[in-house]
Amino acid sequence: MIPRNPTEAHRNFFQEVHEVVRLVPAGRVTTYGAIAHYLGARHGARMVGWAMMAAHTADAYVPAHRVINRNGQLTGRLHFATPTAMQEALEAEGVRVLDDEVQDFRRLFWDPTTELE
DNA sequence: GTACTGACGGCTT
DNA sequence: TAAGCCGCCAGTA
Repeated sequence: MIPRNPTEAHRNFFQEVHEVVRLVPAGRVTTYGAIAHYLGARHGARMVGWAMMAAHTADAYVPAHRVINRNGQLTGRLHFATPTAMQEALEAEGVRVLDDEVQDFRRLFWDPTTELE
């Protein structure tokens, strides 16, 4: 667990989210809700997405392309450098993406709550 | 100071 | 089983 600094609570929230995303293995994907649940669901899944929006401002690299919504759709692809960057990054890792939707999503799903315990 | 919006998810109808 | 509505927290107008 990552210690929190009361003076920078939201910044640590970003760090926690980014930390979890970095743990996602290449070729696997996770969801906003799974991360929110892993962090105790104290913030809505929306906050996780909001934290992802700030992923590019993080010092360390955050594989944001491995985080998608619960439907397996690449809802955040428009926030990448190019609209196709997210899909291409996933396909480069062996994840099949068709029409902005991860194929065989249920099998590729990586849940931090059960994987990290 | 109030209201709307957003990389979403779960519950209810 | 599918579709719709409401809630989470923070930022911006």
